[in-house]
Amino acid sequence: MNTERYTVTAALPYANGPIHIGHLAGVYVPADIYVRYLRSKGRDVVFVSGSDEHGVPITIKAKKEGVTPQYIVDKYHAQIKKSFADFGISFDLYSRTSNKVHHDTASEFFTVLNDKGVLEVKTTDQYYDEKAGQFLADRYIIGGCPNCGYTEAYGDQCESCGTSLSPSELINPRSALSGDKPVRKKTKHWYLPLNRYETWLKEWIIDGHKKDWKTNVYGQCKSWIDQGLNARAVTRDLDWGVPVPVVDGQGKVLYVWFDAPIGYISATREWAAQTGNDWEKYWKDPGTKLVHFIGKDNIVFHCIIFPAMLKSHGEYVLPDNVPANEFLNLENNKVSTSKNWAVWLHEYLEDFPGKQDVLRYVLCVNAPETKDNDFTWKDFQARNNNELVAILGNFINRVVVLTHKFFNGVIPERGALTAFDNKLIQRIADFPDVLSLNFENFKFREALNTFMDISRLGNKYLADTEPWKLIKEDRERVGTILNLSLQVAANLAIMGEPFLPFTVEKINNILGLDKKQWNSAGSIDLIGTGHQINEPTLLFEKIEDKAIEFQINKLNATKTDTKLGNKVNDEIKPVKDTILYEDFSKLDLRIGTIIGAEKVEKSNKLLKLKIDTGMDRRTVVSGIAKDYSPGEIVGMKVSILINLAPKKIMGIESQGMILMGEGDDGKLAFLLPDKEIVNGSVIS
RNA sequence: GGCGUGGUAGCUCAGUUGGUUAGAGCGUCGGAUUCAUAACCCGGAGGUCGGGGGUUCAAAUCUCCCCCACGCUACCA
Repeated sequence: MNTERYTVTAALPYANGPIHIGHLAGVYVPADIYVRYLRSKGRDVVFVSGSDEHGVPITIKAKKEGVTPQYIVDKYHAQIKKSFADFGISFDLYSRTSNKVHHDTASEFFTVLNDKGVLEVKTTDQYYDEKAGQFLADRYIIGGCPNCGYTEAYGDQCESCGTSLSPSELINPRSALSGDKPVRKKTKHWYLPLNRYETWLKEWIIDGHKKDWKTNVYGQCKSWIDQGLNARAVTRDLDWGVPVPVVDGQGKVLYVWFDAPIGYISATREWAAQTGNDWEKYWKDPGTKLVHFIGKDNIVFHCIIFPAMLKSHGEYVLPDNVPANEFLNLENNKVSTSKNWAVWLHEYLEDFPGKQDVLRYVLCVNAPETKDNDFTWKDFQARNNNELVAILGNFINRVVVLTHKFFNGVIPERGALTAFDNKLIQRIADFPDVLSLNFENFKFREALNTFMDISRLGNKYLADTEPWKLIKEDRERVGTILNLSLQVAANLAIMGEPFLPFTVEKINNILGLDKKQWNSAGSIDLIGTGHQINEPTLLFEKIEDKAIEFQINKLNATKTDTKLGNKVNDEIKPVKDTILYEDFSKLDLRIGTIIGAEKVEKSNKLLKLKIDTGMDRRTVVSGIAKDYSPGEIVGMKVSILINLAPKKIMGIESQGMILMGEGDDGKLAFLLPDKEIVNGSVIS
């Protein structure tokens, strides 16, 4: 018996929203298929995930909605957990990072690293809100953007111009909590010196995993390592998260990127405690294979940072493989939560009750394994009707119907085998190994296609042997044919389980079989002669055009809504504080004409514009190159802020700022006068 | 701009260390069939392998340049 041990993790979804098909296709369906296969093989496997419930975005969302962070995470944790259960994602435990076990585990982990002297401690000046009595996370500091002048820029990024900032760059910073001007105060933080692991990472990944890791994963890692790694802060000043377990750690928590992956360990501990297992076997025994299923956005954390943490801790195994997937698009557009451009799992089940396996099938067969892929409803319908219904469902149905028609649902005896039969038997016997190889190499799409070939083979066998004709002259031969066909059906129930667990259960019910393990696959003695099978029920039903049109309209409606501005609230920027007329009048806004434009060398966003302001001709650097080419804008009359302090950008002094409107898709548009007006005209 | 990944039939993808007429599924067209949810089965059409140079007796496969998509990174309204 194979006793290989596996610890399989699926990315921790961030608990600030529901789950959509992109998550399922990229992470949870492949992970589940893999794990179901391993279990069927009799391997010792634990499969965990959980909600990632810490971090600043949750605190911000809570603030916006006027509720506590706990309320937010409770709500989404429950919803996410239910979605996974509904789709048959067979976690041994789906946990959450707000659990005590996790707080303990993460604390211990930090303590070990700290005691070993792995972490570096640095004291820096940070902004502190005296009224609120706490340090301010970068996002909690608001102030003027030094680049574009936007007055509501966050301390980490200006949402107006997209610049990444550090809080110290903000002009007139104020606290998002109290509105007061924050003071600078010294604070101490712990850092993980990733730079010290560069040599080791090179050996471990670049030399050691060149062959067995997916090219996209390997390439991304190489890119990161080659660029050089920096120390990353492990702690931050915040009150939502795992408290830093040292004397001078008050008011500090572990940074979410540090505590989140430890959530895998916590979940395993929790599961082990509940089931009487030893969690350490699954994380510290060198014989255990650790496999992380994630999306491509998480590669750096799972291939570089977390392994560095595990390595520096010293007791843990390192990931054996990280089969990260790319992204799934929806009807040719990126999935976007804020634009509601998504198929949410809970909504899918309302519209297509009982069709979990259809979605699992489509997402697997079309999974973004090597590049971004597209999900379309039309394809969904075609896959269901032409593959699940026509090939798999049809095969099972015709075998069962024929058995009832000719043998009253009793498995007929298998007589003498022809060479043709033996060919079928041989081919069936070959499938398990081919599939195994696909699974072990994380080629789930190919595995699913191979699995469908079993049904194709069965259909062809029936077409070639024509039992419905033969029944009149050779009943015994028909018995043999159906017996073999039924064995093929039983094989489908074993080898299909990783992909289509709900369907397999139906097949087993129809055939009156118990669930069987992988080592029985390939056999033609899965159903005994004389066994009574049940009445056929349809495994899949056709999906009509109507249902597909409904989904497409639903999506298009969200697009229209978005265009009209009736979109999900958090995309609209909040109204800024009231100002006096004097404040406004400080701005000198004019009309000017673009008389020249050229691309700024070595930049892909910037155009160097020459503007005639009526009183002078000045140079303005503007980041509009993605939306406008130099040729199309010369001669346009635009709005310009002329008394903005000059600033050198890419070595060019920019003397002003062109006013642009920014759409929700990030596209920029000029503000243009609607009738002829001379250069230098005042805008007020 | 730098780095990474990808660009093969209408669609989704395979193509092992360069080697005979470049494959599969779906779609499409034609045929056959009726046990089956008009499904299954057989056959045909359809590709200058993103574009262009180079190496080679021989390149989708190696090399150089360019274009496009996605991601990371830099600069940035």
